[in-house]
Amino acid sequence: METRELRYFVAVAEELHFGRAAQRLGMAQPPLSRAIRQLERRLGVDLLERTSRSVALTDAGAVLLREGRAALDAVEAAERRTRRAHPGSGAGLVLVTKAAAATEVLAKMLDAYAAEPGSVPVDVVLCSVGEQEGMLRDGRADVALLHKPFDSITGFDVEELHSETQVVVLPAGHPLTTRKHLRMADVDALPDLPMARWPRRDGTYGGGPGPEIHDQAQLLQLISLGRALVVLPESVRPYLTEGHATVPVLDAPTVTTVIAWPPHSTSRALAGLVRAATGL
Amino acid sequence: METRELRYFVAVAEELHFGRAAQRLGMAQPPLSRAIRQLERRLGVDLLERTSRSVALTDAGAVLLREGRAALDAVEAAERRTRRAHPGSGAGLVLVTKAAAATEVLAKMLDAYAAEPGSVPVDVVLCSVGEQEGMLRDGRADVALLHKPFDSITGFDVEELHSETQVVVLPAGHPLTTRKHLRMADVDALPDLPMARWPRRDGTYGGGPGPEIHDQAQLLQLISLGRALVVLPESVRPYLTEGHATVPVLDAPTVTTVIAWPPHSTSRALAGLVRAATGL
DNA sequence: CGGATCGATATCCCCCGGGTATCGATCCGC
DNA sequence: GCGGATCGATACCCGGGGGATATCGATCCG
Repeated sequence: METRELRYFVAVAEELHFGRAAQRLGMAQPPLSRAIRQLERRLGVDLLERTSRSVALTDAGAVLLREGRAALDAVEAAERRTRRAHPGSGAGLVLVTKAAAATEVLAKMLDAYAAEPGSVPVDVVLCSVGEQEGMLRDGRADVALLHKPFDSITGFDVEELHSETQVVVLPAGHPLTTRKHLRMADVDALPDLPMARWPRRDGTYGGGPGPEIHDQAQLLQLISLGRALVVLPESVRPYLTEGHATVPVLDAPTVTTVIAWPPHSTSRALAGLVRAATGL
Repeated sequence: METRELRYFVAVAEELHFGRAAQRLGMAQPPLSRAIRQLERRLGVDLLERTSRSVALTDAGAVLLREGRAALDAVEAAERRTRRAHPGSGAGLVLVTKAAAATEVLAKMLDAYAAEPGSVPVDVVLCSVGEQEGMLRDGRADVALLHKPFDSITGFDVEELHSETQVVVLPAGHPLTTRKHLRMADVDALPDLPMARWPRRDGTYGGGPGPEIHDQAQLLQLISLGRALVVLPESVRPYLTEGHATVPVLDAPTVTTVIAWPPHSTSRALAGLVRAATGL
């Protein structure tokens, strides 16, 4: 099976429409139809149920969509990492993490690694929540800082770096700020102060009373205005202003910062970075 | 990058010889040379250092060899699993495990799953040590029983099923059989009774005094003949004869049987099998 | 019932991936 | 040191396949 065939199939399977898929691929519809037919004939499997008015995935088609996406990610990763390995292409490693997360650990880690003999330059890329895994998988990044239990670490090798408890961030002067500690039940359903809602991976928001949040700065401002609250790892404290107060939440899950990388990576540079990180 | 180009490059990178690589690929040498040149030009990266007498990998070439193998495995997996998803192609799931390992757990697991409503047929494939990971990665299998800490589980999702201690298998009547328990130091360097050596993944054997073993039956016979000893999980006991004796080894690592599957798998059948296995 | 939508078919073209012949450079044996 | 052998690169040719355009046939809708 050729990469091109996979790209074609994934496009059609995602659009469920030959015309739109062809447009997305920058080609005409007839050769796309023919290519998919050829793919089905070569595999000996029906991938799509077509009527003259609709296209639907068969079970086998669903399998190929899932597996094909993973395969295309792997091919893309091979290409990107090879390009990046070109002598004189700048960065040796690309590390990806969420904005304003684990900055302490990150800074120490980068310093420790840079001090090692034979270390290579490390590009730090910040991205939005839930995007790191994809970047590791398709080679835009080589290594990531993730946060259990929020980020999925399935399919990666990981080393734990740092664990911390969570605190609720409240507007200064809120009645609950006098408490020594709280439980999730205390903060879950405050009618006057709803919990902020983060976007999901696809950019949409689930239902709920809280305001929809786009970034941390916006969130912290909303809190100091008395419009929301949020439960965050305690390392958020350096980012807070006098408008905020924090109270430990006893039964919120412990957040663990981990360093994660694709399991087949064996590069010397990556091994050095991981060693520097775990040796802190 | 096309699958064909990747296959060509991997062949050349493995052979380090255009002629042999072309032969392996079933084609002539000139188009292969040209294809590799085109690949280098498109990527903008030198992959191979050629003289008229030798071929060597550049750093970038080494990256592409590693990443490209993973990508080819993923493409192959997509193709195989799609073919297997064809209605009427027999097995719904392929489970791979080592011969004579964890048979107890396996049997119970298969029974429990088969009893579930909506279960699909499961093909059980036995293979030699260290080959399971490759079969999971390139789609020859969907799920595997692996044994920590012997098998590498990097890159897979796993659930632990069963843990057991290890025992040393000795010829009946050997002086050490009178002991209640032993330590690795006791069995490591018995001059009269060397530890058997298993083949490595590539089929070769490391150095050492012990006999080279090909399968478990051969091993057990060698032990009863007084020519070798071996440390194995205690569940090996049902396979032993009156020519063998076992003594627990206190400081041998605990062996854990795990069920493992590729992390992006989301099939209903696989989920059911994992649930049946962990629910035992 | 007629137009619109959408995938399939028919047909053409040309590029690219494959083959053969050969060259140029390096190594080796005598 | 020279001639043959080895091995990758180059030159050139050919055929198939992947792309485009024109059109058809089926279905849905007003």
